[in-house]
Amino acid sequence: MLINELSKKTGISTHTIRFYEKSGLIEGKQNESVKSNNYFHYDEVTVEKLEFINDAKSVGFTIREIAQIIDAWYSSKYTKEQKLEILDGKLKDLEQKMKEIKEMKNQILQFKDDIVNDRC
Amino acid sequence: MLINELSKKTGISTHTIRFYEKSGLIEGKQNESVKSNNYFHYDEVTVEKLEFINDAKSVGFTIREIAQIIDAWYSSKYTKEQKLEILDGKLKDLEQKMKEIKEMKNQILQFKDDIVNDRC
DNA sequence: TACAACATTAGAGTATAGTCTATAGTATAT
DNA sequence: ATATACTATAGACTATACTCTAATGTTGTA
Repeated sequence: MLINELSKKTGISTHTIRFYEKSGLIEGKQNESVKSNNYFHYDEVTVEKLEFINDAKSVGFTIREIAQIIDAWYSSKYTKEQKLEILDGKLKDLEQKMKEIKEMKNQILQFKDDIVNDRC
Repeated sequence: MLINELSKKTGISTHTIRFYEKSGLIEGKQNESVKSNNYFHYDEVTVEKLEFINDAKSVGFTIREIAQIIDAWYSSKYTKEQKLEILDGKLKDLEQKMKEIKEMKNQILQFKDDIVNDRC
């Protein structure tokens, strides 16, 4: 599919898709046999990747971190061991984020309690 | 205490402290009786606030959101009901973040599983 | 009194992650 | 043939959250 279809499928603007492509998160390919244009074609894997990017962004991963995860999963630039190591690192980051969120929840619950009991 | 001591106590640079002050997150006060300088003085509540800001940043709250929480807790610009409403909103945001992190964890565990079982 | 170490403000510069504009070429329905 | 809808590239612009520089004034110790 071309970029417009990809955009409609994922809800991500063509501008942002191109930005992600420049950032190395996704990769379209040009059809060598067609010489009249240099349009990029995208596959279902790219749709998956873009959906993953959205999810990963909302948990606070940066573009660079997301690129690393995508590479650990979709590319062959790492050995099996390296891939597992990268993903374990990200799992640890998520555990840490989870811990911090729980602490923040308790902090805000404490704030609420103080307000209810007129301690502020 | 003056800004340098505040900086040392919190580990936040004086630049960043001033940036937070301009952003309305904290507020020092100038000593009216001293006319020779316009140095700002900070109290222990400001130390608390800065520590809270660091925690709140790491769970992904923006400066604007953090300002809102701090106002709900330390300022008198809201009624009791409004304060509780703001904090409940933030608790809901945290629940959502928590859910997204759990999903991302499962996604990455799935990636790991696929790598271990040579499905990629 | 000199000077190091602090304080203030204004504003410039940086990194991240988009978002938009301009220009120019391509595809397709009428 | 031509209008419109699409495509590519380069680069400018924006928002957020800092981070640093410059200019200038103040405080405290040798």
